[in-house]
Amino acid sequence: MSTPRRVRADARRNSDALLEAATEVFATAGVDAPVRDVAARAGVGVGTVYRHYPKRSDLVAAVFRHQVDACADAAPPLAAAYGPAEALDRWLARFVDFLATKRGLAAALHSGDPAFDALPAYFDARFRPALTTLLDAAVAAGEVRDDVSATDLLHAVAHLCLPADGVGPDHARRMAAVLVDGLRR
Amino acid sequence: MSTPRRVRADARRNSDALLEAATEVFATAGVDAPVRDVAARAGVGVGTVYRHYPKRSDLVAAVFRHQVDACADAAPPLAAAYGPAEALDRWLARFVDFLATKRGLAAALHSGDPAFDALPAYFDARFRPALTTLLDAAVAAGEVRDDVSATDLLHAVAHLCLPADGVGPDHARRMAAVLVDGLRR
DNA sequence: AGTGTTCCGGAAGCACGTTCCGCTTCCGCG
DNA sequence: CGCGGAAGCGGAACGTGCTTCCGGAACACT
Repeated sequence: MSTPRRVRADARRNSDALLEAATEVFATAGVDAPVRDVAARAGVGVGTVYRHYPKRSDLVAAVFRHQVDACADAAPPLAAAYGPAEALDRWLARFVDFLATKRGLAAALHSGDPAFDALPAYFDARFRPALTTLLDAAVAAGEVRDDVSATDLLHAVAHLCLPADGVGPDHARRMAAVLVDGLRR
Repeated sequence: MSTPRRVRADARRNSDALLEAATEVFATAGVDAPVRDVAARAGVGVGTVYRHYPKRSDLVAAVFRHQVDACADAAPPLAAAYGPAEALDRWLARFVDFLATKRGLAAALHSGDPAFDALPAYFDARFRPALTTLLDAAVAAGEVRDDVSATDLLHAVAHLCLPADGVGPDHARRMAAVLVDGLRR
């Protein structure tokens, strides 16, 4: 029942290379980029992609989770390096940048593919604690108002970043900045 | 430069049959239904589909425009048959039903396909005049408040109908009804 | 009816996701 | 160090869907 054998070194190396390659390819060519392109970029065959990620959507989901992690993990260092209000400010800016690269992904989330079913919960599980910590600290320091929850704030910013007709990505940044100003007391 | 020849009767018949078949197939199987299914339903070969609609997305766009027309054209009869407030009421209910069938289409609109580029403008060009007429009449009759524009109302209702996690289509209907109640003075 | 044009059907071509299996590489052991 | 077998790899092959192509049928005009 226990692990009878270690994971082979080349397998782990390829898995990591695939995640990195997929991140780059999806960023340049969109989430609809062919699996073969990802395989080529990672320097492996398509069979290897499917060994590690049985479905194309599993690969997309893995990239998404990886980016969620990177964004959520950015919170503690910011909290350590800056005052409560500025840390909150900087993290939200980071969060907006994260959202900015997710235009095509929102559509994928509602595509009904089971691989994406767990993502909204993962999103919440990683971001809510991260933001709650920053927000509580800022509230405790008396630097921001205390009647806005982390959930409220996440949803509000996410909605602000929804693509609307004829507005560029910097519109989202500006509106989010206005929102954050509104938090200050 | 003038029309050298009439359009062939079978060509027009096929074109119409395709639009109708596509409407039905997309309604049953979603906008991602195969082109072959549409061709089969219309009783023609796939070549004929591509003669009339060079790209798959052109067919989708044509169905969309056709439905926009049907909804917008419903306004004048309602205005003639009912009092200003009730006509407005009934037309907005019709509009909500129109939106309810567009879940998959919102994603397609943001897919970057050039065939969809003109659709938002068409949406506005058809719906704004239709709603403006109804709204102006109701305002003139003193039956609804005068500080909400047709554009505001269209956008508000459209946003209410956006799919949110775990809410059904009747949620949209209820929220829209609440909104309309708020219009009454 | 004759004739030149338009239109039709569906097979063929292509792109992409996914599967399959023979070959290679790595790990643990003697 | 060398060996055996399991784990992993590559990429040809398959299924499905969109799009193109062209020989022949259908149509409009005379």
